[in-house]
Amino acid sequence: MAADPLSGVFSALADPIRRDIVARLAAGDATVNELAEPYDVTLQAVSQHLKVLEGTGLVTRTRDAQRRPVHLEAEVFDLMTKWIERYRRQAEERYRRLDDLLETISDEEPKAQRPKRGVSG
Amino acid sequence: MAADPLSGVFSALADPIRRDIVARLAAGDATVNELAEPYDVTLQAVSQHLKVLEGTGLVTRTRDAQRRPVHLEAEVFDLMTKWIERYRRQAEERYRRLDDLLETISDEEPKAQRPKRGVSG
DNA sequence: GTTGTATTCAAGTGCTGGGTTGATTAAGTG
DNA sequence: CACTTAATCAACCCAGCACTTGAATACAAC
Repeated sequence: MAADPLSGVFSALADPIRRDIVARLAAGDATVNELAEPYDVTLQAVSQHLKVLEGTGLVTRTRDAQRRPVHLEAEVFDLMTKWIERYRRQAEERYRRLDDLLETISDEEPKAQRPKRGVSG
Repeated sequence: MAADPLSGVFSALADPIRRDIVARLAAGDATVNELAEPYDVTLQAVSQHLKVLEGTGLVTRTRDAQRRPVHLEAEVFDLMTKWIERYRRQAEERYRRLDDLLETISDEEPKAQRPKRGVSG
């Protein structure tokens, strides 16, 4: 349903109710009715939220008589954390190099001129 | 603008173009025109994407003559990673305890019972 | 000043997302 | 069997989003 998986997971967790559901499922499986209880939206709305979460793989559902317990699949988080960590690290690395550069410059006398456009070069 | 900060960041990164912009900014600051170049949407659309990113604190913008260089603020990622890690860990902890329990049951030698540390600590 | 470049503002459009109500399926309980 | 509980399906509404075009701002260069 969602274009790419990453967009799906991010957009699924952009909703406060869905985030809260995930948070509560981390403590243990629950039924739709149990999950819906705290919110002042209809049961159907929560059911739809769960469908979204299921579509991203964040939750799965089994069958227990007329109940459909919802289960959190925490591994999907990895998709996001990998993406985030990748660019966070890249950015921090860049700052570190910039710091080094500035430090070197302040230390050094203007002898040899070094290539000055570090960012894109 | 966004209800809570977390929703804002997640929803900002739910868009592929905005995610790509963030990825590219991790390599270094860039102007709006530079950022817009690869996509086949108008410059205005990209400008609007940047406004969204700025609203979440993910990027900041300075002024350089008529240019407005965009800069990535990677610290905001922490908001997300903290949230994710919290519940991931909680869920994994829960699985671990479940495994222990099942193992204990299958072992079933009621001699030395391992300290199976209760749910609430 | 006029021209050119970089960017935003403003107004409008189409589509999706979260919400609703009402009907329906499915399974246990009297 | 009829009745209740658990959950989904279906159709609709409305607000917001990504995007567009067209006009405006800001600054630099001629």
